[in-house]
This record gives sequence, structure tokens and C-alpha cells, in this order.
Amino acid sequence: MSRTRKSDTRSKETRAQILKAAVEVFANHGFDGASTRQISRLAGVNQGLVTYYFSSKENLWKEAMRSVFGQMNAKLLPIIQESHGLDTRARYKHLIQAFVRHAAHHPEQMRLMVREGTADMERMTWLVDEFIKPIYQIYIPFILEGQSAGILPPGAPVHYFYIFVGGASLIFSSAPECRYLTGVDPTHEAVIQAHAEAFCALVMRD
Amino acid sequence: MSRTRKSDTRSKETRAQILKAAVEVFANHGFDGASTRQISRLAGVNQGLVTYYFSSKENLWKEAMRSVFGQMNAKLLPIIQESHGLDTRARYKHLIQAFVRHAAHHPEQMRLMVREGTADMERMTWLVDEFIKPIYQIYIPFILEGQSAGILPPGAPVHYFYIFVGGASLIFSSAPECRYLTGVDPTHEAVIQAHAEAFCALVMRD
DNA sequence: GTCTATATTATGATAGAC
DNA sequence: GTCTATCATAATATAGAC
Repeated sequence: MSRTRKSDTRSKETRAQILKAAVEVFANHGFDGASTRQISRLAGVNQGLVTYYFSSKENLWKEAMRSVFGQMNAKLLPIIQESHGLDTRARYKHLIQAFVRHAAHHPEQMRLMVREGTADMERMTWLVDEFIKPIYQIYIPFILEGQSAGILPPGAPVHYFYIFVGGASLIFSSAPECRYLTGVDPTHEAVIQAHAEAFCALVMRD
Repeated sequence: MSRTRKSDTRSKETRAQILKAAVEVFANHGFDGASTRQISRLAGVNQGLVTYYFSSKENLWKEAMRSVFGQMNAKLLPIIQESHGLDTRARYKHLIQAFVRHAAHHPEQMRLMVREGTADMERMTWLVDEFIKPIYQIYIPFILEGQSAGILPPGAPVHYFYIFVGGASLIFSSAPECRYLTGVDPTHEAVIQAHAEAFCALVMRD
């Protein structure tokens, strides 16, 4: 293996470690509360490398967002595609379960989605234009279909969009609080399943 | 009016302005992201006065929390008390509407409740012990009563607690995002009413 | 590519004039 | 009680050695 190939691998790993740490720290502290020092420390690399790979904190945040939403789409879009064969009730159950499970296994993604909704206009609009709008466009027909099938009550889709996202994910994005408050640990597989079932049962009444 | 009385009034106003600004900035940027300079600027007072009135940033955050939860309890506890005369279905409708409306008019309180759920262990446990645990204790019998009456599906109360709080409040705590994403402004009274009705309809199916 | 060193600005908190 | 001035520290970002 040549020296260049080895450097390439090392380089990509370093970049990936910084990105992974950035997702975690931005999710837990928000853009303003996160520091590049904290991120580099968590990544186990030198602080100067953050600028080397990502130019600026702002750009690192954008790359972290691209990474997170890339993962989310890679996971959920195929599930949505496959679900088109199912009838509406089965499809609802399947997709809600998939979304709850995803939120459970990637709580940092849910926290990132919600963080910059108020703090900064620039970052909020960028995030909406780049990632949230396409997701919302998928939700709308899904909600309308549910209303046509009598699964969901009437009302503008926007209400059910925020009820779905908030109701499905808050227990996981507040996992440490939930554990301390109730003794129930939302990272346990049985609790994840129970939350998916409770949420499904609430949305899809017989 | 004596000079002392005037100073007292001025003093209380200054303190109150700092507290109000602190609630806003902590809600939008989190503890780490907020700066005492930003808070003092928003309050229209000198930065030194933050320390004069609140000793430290940590203590200012705690006072901001006391203020916010004090307001919430003052508003919602009487409504809960009065509701005991109603039958279960009417009571559910009444209380959910009240909670949605409160979340709509005080989105900063919802943001504050959720912010420190992951960032800092000390602040999270303080917040839970001091304010969230009492609220949760009120929710549990409310949820159990709904399950007994057949309004809610079975499942541990913790799931419905987080579904209620998350589902009812996310649209309001992400109001700027919602406005930019959908064109629907969650600060409008008609939208608040529509959200309360959609959420009620989802929870309380016929 | 990775490191150390540093320039510059912003932070939380304090001291002291008024 | 409110202000200005300041200290010590931590922040983002850059320059340059290796």
C-alpha cells in the first residue's frame, strides 16, 4: 500500500471523526453553545484540523446537517418506496413504526432538526430549504391519504406533521431526562417498541 | 414619593427586565449559547447589573426557570382544579385545549423545558426535581383516567406524557420554522385553535 | 496532514467611581 | 443602583514548523 493511499484513509477517518463529534455536540448544545475545541476534543484530534477540513464552524454545521439528513433519507426513503404496495392502514402502521424506531436510534438527528428553528434566521432558512421542505412534501400526501381513508381526523396537514414529529421523537431526544424523571430508559428496545405501539394506537384508532 | 420608594420601583423593573430577557435568550440559544451581554443588551441595561442582581449566569438561569414554571403553574393549576367537576371526556377536551393554548402563547417555556434535557446533567436533574417531576405527577392520574374511560389506548403513562407535550407544543416552539416552511403562522389565533382541535380529535376519537 | 503557537475577539465576573 | 473599566479565560480562525 502506497504512502498516499494510507494518508487518504487516515485523512478520511479524521474528517469523519470530526463530523461525527460535531453532530453530537451541535445536537446537545446548539450552534452557539457548541465550540470547535469541544468537538475536536471529542473527536480526539487537534483543534487546527477542524478549520483544515471544514473551513469554518458555520460550514462544519452545514456538513453535519448534510450527514445527518443523508443518513435519514438513506434509511427512510426506501422504506417509504416499498410501502406503496400496502393498503393504507398497514402502510400507516409500517411507516409510523419505522419513523419512531429511527427517531429512537438517532435522537441527535431529531434534536438537530429542532434546534435552529428559532435561534438564527439564516441557518433556519437554509435548513428548511435544503432538507425539511422535501421531507414535508412527502408528509403532505401521506397525511391526506390517511384523512381520505378515515384514519386521521380532518384539519390542515401542517398540524399532523408537527404532532407526528414532536410526539414520536420527544421521548428519545429527551432520553436522559426521561430516564431520570420516570426510571424508564428510552434507549431500551422494549421501550422503543412500546412507544411505537402507543403512538400507533393513538393515531390509528379502530 | 420618597427617593427610596422610587429606587425600589426602578430596581424591581430592572431586575424584571433582565429576567424577561434571560428567558428569551436562554430559550432560543440554550444555556451555553446564551451570553450575559446579549441578555443585558436585550434588557436595555448595563452588563454589570446582571451580576449585581443574579450573582452568576447559573443562578440567572435558575431564576428564569422559576419565573417560567411559576407562570405556567399559576395559569394551569387552577384550570386543572376547576376541571374536576367535568366528566372525563369533557375534562380531557378542556385540559388539552388549555395546554395547547398555553404552549402557543408561551413557546419560550416549552423550549426551555426541552433544552437542557441532554446538554448538562446538573441542570437537567435540578430542573426535573424542581419542576418537571411535579408536573409529571399530575399527568399520570390524568392519563390513567383517560385509559379507564376508554379515551386513551393502553400503555405506560410515560409514552403519552411525551406524546402530549411534544405533539402539542412543537409547532409553537418551532413557529418561525413553521411559518417559513408552510406559510402557516402558529402565532395566529385561528391556527392555535385549529391545532388544538386537530390534537384533540386525534387523541379523543369517537 | 498534523501539530504548536498565536492573533483577535468574546465571554463571565469583579472593582471602583458616581 | 447604575455605570465604566478591567481581569482572566475561552472562543474562532490563522500562520508556519514538521
